[in-house]
Amino acid sequence: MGASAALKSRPSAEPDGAEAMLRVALSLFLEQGYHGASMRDIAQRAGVSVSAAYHYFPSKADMLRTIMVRVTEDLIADLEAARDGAGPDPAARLAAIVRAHVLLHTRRQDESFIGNSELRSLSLVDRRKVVALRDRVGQVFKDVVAEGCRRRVFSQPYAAETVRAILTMCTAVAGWYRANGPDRPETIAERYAELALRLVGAGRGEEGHTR
Amino acid sequence: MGASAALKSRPSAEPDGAEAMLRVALSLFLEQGYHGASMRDIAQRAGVSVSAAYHYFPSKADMLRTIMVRVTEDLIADLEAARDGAGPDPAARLAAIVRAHVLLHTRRQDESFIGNSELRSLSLVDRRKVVALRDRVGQVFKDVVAEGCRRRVFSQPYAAETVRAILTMCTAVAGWYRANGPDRPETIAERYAELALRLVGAGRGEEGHTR
DNA sequence: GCGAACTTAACGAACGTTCGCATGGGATGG
DNA sequence: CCATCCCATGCGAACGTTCGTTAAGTTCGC
Repeated sequence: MGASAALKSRPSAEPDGAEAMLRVALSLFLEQGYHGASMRDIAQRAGVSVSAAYHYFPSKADMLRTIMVRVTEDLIADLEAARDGAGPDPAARLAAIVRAHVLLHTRRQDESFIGNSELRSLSLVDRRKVVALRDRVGQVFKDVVAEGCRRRVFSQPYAAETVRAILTMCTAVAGWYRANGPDRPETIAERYAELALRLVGAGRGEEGHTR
Repeated sequence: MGASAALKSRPSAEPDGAEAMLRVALSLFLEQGYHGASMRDIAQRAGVSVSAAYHYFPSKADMLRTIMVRVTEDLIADLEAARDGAGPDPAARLAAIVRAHVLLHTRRQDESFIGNSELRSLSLVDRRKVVALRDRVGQVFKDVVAEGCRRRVFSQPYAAETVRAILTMCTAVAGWYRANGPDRPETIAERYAELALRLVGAGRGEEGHTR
């Protein structure tokens, strides 16, 4: 706070009150659901009064929308970067986006879980926006798998079901991953990449596990 | 129950008051979440007064518990029947329980979805009970996959991750299945059985698709 | 007239949100 | 240099509404 006195005109990325409130709101939405968590709970756990919370966010709904939009936009950015950084090979691309998806869903597990489970708590207009973002996530996977099928490096007859299976399998990671569990995020990401390749019928031979 | 002549106290055609209320509660929990749905909503959509609802269930929490316990117990019964009816071959057993799992998650989609998403809304004691039931579901899959690995008809190194992937992939069906979509439940079940076999590394040759 | 089904009306608590006010450091003007 | 205003920050109290639940009474087939 003291050091950044000159920067107060631009409230960009700093661990300020709003960010702290978002973190608290996130953990409460996670524990009790959006409707189950009250503004009084959030304010109390953040160590401020109820009305102080309304200085940072105009409403409770705005907190949820902020959380969901942000994590979904970051997911899209991660996926596109992973895909473009993996070269043109569809198998490498699929492995890369699965890794990126799993990594984000472990490293930012709580946001990801809320992003997947509280769609119904959004207002109609917010829901449309988040659904559109989620569609873009699915499209990245669809395109990669479709390209692999076209080039015949993937062999499976039901592309739509398979994409859905991969996507839901990767998404569910946010539901069961535990940071103090036996596996590191990178390990899980690597294994899920292999599982995804099995699902699309690629890599029947041994995949070189560069690690 | 068939001789329901004694129950025609009201001409409104309802098979059973409690069962109808459960159905309404289920659909509202689905749309708005447990905390988002009020007893007034439920009673109104069921066509009774608020207090009449309390003649059938002692509390709102009791409705949720009833829904979740019932569908999970039925799932366990379906899984065990499918497993035992499939003979001793681990691949046939895995395919059978995946089919059964997917079928129940499409045919009783709403209950299944609530059973997977509203655990956090249960009281502590109810949650423990449902978690125990869900553990039994997972155990059925674990046992079948472990047996397949022991007999070397499944080839994959990460049994725990793979079981979790299969389970979450099958569970997520309740989230996206649409009854008026292009695929019938049986079709989806068959494809998911094949996907599961791919995940465990079984059936490298062509599976006979008896259909 | 008994009990199950169902009603109206209300209880106290908790909800999201708003109001009026206090504080205190940084910019502004004389 | 000091008085001034600004405004982000923060508070306690209250707004009107809705919450889950209950009490007391009514209807009606048996």
